[in-house]
Amino acid sequence: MKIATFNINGIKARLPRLKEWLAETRPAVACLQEIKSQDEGFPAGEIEELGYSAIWHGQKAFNGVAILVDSQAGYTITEVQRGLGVDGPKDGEGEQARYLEAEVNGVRIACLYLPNGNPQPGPKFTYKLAWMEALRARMAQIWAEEVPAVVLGDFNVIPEDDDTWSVKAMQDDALMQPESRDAYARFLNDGWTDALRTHNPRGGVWTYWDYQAGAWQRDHGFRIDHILLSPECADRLESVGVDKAHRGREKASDHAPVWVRLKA
DNA sequence: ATGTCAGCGGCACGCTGA
Repeated sequence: MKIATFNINGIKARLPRLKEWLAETRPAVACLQEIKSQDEGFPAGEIEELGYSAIWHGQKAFNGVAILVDSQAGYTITEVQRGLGVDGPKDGEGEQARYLEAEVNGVRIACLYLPNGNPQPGPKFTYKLAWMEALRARMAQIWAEEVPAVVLGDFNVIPEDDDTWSVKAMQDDALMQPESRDAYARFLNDGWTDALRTHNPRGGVWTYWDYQAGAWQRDHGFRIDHILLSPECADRLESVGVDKAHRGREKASDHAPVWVRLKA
């Protein structure tokens, strides 16, 4: 069972690339972030034409998450929860569309787009840390259910120094502040397995390259898209990968897809 | 030192968020 995460940075702008990626790599489950689309603008029809069914949680202009399953291969999806109940950093704006959880053929899937948190310090960084705390609480509930579970998405956290091309360039960024890293480390301390880290213990694997400053051409990237596995899923981990070549295509997202394959 | 992109409102391009 292949399970993937892909921050697509706008589903309207990225639809040709998304369709290409689905057709070429056929993940059983594809978690998408930054669809940047309201619910009614989601291109469900075009995704169905590729043999995928989907659930989505959108909002206007920003954020937004979706989970796609390969219905052609017999996968079915049932929504479990949307949102973590954390209000956005501005007064009265309510909750942003960043979390969607579902059951897919006996595996719990939690798709997330964690707040970026810049600039820090400030209200956006405070919001990021509050969101991470709420996520940890939800992960503890899932853990207590003792179901096979995969928590994946754009965490907007660079976990270790060797997860970035330059510590110096990123040192003041919200993505690698000690508070962000400590909150991420707590997920691992709770028993979740960072799939990419397990297969690349010395780091040096990127999932994001900025559009600016020729970052892609210079391989100036870092690792912020993560796949966390419950113990049952960690035991079934067969392979992991980053579809790096897709970052180099025309009109690409600034993130590359990341995936795991679990034994049946 | 700088370098980009997507979506919005609304129809030109400045603003926001990343």
